[in-house]
Amino acid sequence: MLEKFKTYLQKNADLDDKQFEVLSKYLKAQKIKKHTILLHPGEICGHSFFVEKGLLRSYTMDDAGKEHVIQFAPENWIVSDRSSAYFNQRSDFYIDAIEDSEIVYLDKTFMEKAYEVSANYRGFTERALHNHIRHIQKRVSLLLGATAEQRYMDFIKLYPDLMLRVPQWMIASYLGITPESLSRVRKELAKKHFKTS
Amino acid sequence: MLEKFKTYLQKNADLDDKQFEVLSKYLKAQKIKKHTILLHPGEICGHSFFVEKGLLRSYTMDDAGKEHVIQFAPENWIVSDRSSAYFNQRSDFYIDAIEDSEIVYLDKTFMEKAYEVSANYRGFTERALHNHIRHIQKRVSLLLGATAEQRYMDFIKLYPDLMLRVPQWMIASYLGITPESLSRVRKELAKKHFKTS
DNA sequence: TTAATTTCTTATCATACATCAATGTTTAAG
DNA sequence: CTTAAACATTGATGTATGATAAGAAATTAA
Repeated sequence: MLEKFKTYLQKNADLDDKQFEVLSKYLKAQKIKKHTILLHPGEICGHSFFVEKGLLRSYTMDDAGKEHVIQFAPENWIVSDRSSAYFNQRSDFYIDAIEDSEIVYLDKTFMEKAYEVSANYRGFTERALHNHIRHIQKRVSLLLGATAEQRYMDFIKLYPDLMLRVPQWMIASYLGITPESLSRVRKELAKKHFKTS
Repeated sequence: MLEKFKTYLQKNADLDDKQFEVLSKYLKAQKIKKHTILLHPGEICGHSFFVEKGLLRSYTMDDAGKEHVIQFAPENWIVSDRSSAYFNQRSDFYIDAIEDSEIVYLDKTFMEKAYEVSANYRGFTERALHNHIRHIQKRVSLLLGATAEQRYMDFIKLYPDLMLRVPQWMIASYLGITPESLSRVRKELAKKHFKTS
């Protein structure tokens, strides 16, 4: 239940087997069913979730009751409400499972121990934060400047494998358009592709 | 030329006078004229810029030559292309001065020394990163779910003083709409306000 | 397997915002 | 002060995307 996470830490935080063994005491792994909600808005986000298997997503719900997908997290991704955890504030979003999944729960204790055990862990976190910023920043740029079609193509490039695993209305939500619009965009693209190839 | 930055570090990174004095050796402060460009796309961002006085902005230029404002940085703000600096990658954006300004240049050496001199500095950086994420995340949510009018009102709340200092077309660019649309939004709001007050 | 639910597509119509063009207004420069 | 440049407003029109509705297809549950 922890293999991928172990490999992940070895690669990215440069942990060795022994260090991981120590840390693994502070980890909890669990199988969860599709549709399980791991974080509700209003709660304080007490865990980061590493995806061993399956697929998570984070999303907000606006006043009109519409969902807005923030992020997808397939295998080997970590998802969490960083601000909520870090500042001890109520979270704005949901985290739930899109597929039956195997999840590793990382809590504050784990993080603290990780900092103790490995000098590299802090750098790993820092890198993750910077990556996260880069990623959201890109998204802002796309939302400001790109058409639905361009954003969709960018999505395909970023998450090629998710195309098949995620219902299209969720992808539409991630892109900031309606499912109907996405359907039209896809039709247009198919037409273009057919003509030019 | 460094007063505000000193106060800023004392408050946020918990530095004392002596520590600041040591660090100040690694700082460069400079007056720059309106329209000066401090960072060009393609360059690697070698400095963060602290605004002692005046106003900076960061923005991208899309393929169609349209500007998209990423961020405004008035007094006491720091602006930089974090990803570029951290990952040593070419920057995607411009940073320039909207007003004649006084800027403190923070380079890698300064950062390293700051980590040496103060145990709190790392925590300060971490906090800044988390704040940054929270801020961009909020922006994504607004771009996904809110109308131009809602985004404009949010902008006013976030940067009340900037309203008067920044040309409206730049605010429009920040909001992701055209200047014409912003003008109309403002007209609508004025009408509403007049009626209800 | 069949029924029920969810998801996807298509069509029509509505709307927010963009674009283009003209004019007024403020700011900066000579 | 005068002229030019930058900025803001307004109107007319266009377009991408939203809303609604209905039916097809696919997935899930019984």
